[in-house]
Amino acid sequence: MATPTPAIRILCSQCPLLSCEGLRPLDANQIKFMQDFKQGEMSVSKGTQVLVQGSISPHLYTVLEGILFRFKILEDGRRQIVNYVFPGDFIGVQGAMDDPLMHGVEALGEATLCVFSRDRIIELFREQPKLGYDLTWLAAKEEAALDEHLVSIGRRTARERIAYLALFLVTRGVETGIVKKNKLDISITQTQIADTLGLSIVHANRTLQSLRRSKIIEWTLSDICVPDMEAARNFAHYDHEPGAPRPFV
Amino acid sequence: MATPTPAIRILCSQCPLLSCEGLRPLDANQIKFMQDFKQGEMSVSKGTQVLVQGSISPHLYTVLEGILFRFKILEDGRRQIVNYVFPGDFIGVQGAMDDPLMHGVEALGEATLCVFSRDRIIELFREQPKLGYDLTWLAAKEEAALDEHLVSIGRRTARERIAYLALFLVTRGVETGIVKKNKLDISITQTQIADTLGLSIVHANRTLQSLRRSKIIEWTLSDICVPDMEAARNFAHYDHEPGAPRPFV
DNA sequence: TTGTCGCATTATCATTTGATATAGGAACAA
DNA sequence: TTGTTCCTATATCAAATGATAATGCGACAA
Repeated sequence: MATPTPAIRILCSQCPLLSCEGLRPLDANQIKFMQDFKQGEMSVSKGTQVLVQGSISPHLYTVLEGILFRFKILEDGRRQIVNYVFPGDFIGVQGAMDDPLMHGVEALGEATLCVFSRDRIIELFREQPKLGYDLTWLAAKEEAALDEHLVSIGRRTARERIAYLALFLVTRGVETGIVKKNKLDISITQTQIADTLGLSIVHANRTLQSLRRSKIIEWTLSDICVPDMEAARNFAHYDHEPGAPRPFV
Repeated sequence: MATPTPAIRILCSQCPLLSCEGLRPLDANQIKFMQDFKQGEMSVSKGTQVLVQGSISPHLYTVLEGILFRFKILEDGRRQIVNYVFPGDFIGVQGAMDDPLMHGVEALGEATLCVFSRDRIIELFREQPKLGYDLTWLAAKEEAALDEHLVSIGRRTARERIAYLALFLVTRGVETGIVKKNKLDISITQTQIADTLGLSIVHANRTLQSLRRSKIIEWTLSDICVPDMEAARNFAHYDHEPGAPRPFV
């Protein structure tokens, strides 16, 4: 379970995201606003649930460090991982205010989050319209990612799906500057891969090995490596390259 | 292809959405702003593409009447329908400004849309923060819907998927007040159902008939009827009821 | 040391789903 | 009338994927 530690140790002016490759930094005025808006920080370890499906959360978060995933669970236990959450991403808006959360969020490794109060979100729109606009922009990007996931699960073969997911994750890693030499340090189990792509764990394993033998991707519990991005993109029919710097709040 | 007719015939104060069941009407001040913000209207017929994947659109739209769908196509022709668009929904934000659209939008029947200029969207955030907030709210709702679709395609059986989709559509219809007696008038082909749920058309047909025999749903080219919503929800493991009134702009 | 746990791996077999082909009906135009 | 086109419906066969079970292996704690 999550253990919030709403104490501010990191000043917004020192926010690690400001120097994060691929993110568009805030201006001085915005930083000042956010400093007041910020409630605290939360550090969590691998496997802890930052948001619990069905609960009501008074907080919103920006990821400062680490990678997490969003998921939904059916009553009978079936789980679908719905997307991955990278530094700079904003979580908690999905699903309207006051309603119980329709999904959970779990950390893939150590992670630290910036905590905001849900109640005050309207202030952000009133006092910093540009930041409000940026939030919508982020939401639009999330939609675009979910669209891509739908195409994968709905229309790609198992091999294409796994290649797609590797590419998607590595590309997001590039966008946040945490990828070196086409290799992304991220700890994902095969069960999680299966739950992301709508495959059984056994089939995910089979397929993973087949791709490994084909030298298209190398995926272990500790990292993902795509030796030839362009070849992989062709294989997966997925031509998505890192885009413009993402805003964050 | 779409034939824009940017001429204003409907005053915002007469907007059909203002009296639409399930939508939260704007206040006088907001209506005045939108009247100026509005560029025109567009009426399209069944099958016309309002937005074309790969093109760059200078417009954003609010659906005034009719139902449409968003979809993505791979180079080799595989298509995935990604979501359905109902009156009050806002389209065009998905995918950032200036970039080519990553999806298309096609009308399921006659439809009319309200046209806005993409360039001016920031004005809305500056001058009407509440409307900006509402846009983010709508985006969050879209995300929640996509999450649900992902669960269906990834983790539900074919029979559950079809029941889910019927429920999803009927529920959205209820929310916009266009459903009477658990019956929604909407024209969807079996090919479109298959492309929404990640099934082949043959299997979609098989499954549809199986559900028909089980008296769970009755789905024709002209309408969807779910005789017992509660029973269907149990069957599909999908317990989603109409929620709070949706905002629109 | 031993035992346990989480994760990857492999094999075998059952089931679901897809591919292809064919036919029928309704709408529509020449 | 005939000939389209679009959509639904069926059958038959092939391929992809899932279920179950068993094994191995490293990490870690008692």
